[in-house]
Amino acid sequence: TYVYTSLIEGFCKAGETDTAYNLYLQMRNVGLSPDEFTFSTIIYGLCMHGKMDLAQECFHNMSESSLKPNVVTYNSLICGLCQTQEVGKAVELFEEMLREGCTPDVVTCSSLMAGLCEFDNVSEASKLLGEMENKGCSPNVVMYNTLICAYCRKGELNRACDMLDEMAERGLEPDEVTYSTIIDGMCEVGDLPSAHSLMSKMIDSGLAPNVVTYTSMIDAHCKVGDRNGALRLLENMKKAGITPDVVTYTVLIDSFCKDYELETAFMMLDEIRAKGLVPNIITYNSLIDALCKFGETDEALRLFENLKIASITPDVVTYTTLIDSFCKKDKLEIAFSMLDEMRAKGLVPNVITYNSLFGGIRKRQDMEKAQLLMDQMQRQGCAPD
RNA sequence: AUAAGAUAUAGAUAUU
Repeated sequence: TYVYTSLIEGFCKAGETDTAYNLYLQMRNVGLSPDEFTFSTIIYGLCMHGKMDLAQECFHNMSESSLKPNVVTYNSLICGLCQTQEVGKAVELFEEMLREGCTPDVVTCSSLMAGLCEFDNVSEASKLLGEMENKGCSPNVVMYNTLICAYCRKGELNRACDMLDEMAERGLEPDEVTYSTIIDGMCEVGDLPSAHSLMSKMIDSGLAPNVVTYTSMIDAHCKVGDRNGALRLLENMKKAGITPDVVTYTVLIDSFCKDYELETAFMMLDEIRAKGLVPNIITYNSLIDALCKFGETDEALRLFENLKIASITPDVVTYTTLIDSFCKKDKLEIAFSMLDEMRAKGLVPNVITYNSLFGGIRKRQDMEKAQLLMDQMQRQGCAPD
């Protein structure tokens, strides 16, 4: 059972959930019974790859067996439901868990809170944090971080800072995630002085800024046009012994892209590779967008084709970038063929994709096509903005 | 199955 469980976990983490699921079925045929670890592992793995129906089936299998789901099993499924926008079902499961007499822990609670926040229901998340005490679980730093992040995303920095005070009253120490989150919030509203002073405070309190902290700061400096400030921070971070990662480099690449310093951007791409890091789809999207906007559509398409060779899967943003570019160049036929292509790959166009297409159609005054797109949006439940 | 088999929070890209 232990060996099977480990294998299942390995395949899940490698994205081969089909193999993992087959192993799960196979072990029962071999006469081995999955234990609570096995169930949690397979359920979580399936959830993380969007196979919610299979995950729920496993959960039912478990209920039918002599095993009762434990906290981790519930947490795995709750977390999965939250990440696939099914927060309502997650809340139901949470209630079921209480009925079954299973005591929620900090992980249950922070998972649910993260899901609620993602769904823009921050007040409910905050309520949950208040209620946890009575349910036998006192709030920890992760729960506060989740809430602080939600306030930061809404631009309600005062509320975020209030939470910091509340933590202090409870005797909870902010950690590097807490600080990085608020620093990023300050960066996001363009308040770099506050971000800098909070970073100093962080250091004074004995915490070292990490790669995320620095990357937020670098991004903020880039976005206000302070390239030198950004590069200074990069140097500081290296001096502090922190290694920039793909995100750090991608931030810089995007900054060069936005300034149409494509040569420098591509030099940084080489630098990423030279450091043994692997550029990801966001790195490439940035470059593809810059090439498109710079009028180098052929180069952009070449890079797009190269993604397949690098075994990187284009995402909605990649296609939308290209579609938008073709729409702006009045090459609607190509734009629509890319739309077909992305759909054929199982990618679902979003509002931004449709907005781009509408922009292209507008020039041609093709009401019929516009109506057709509207219908398609409606059918897939995509609300116009 | 050992501090050691499973679960939660922060940073980058596309439309206007």
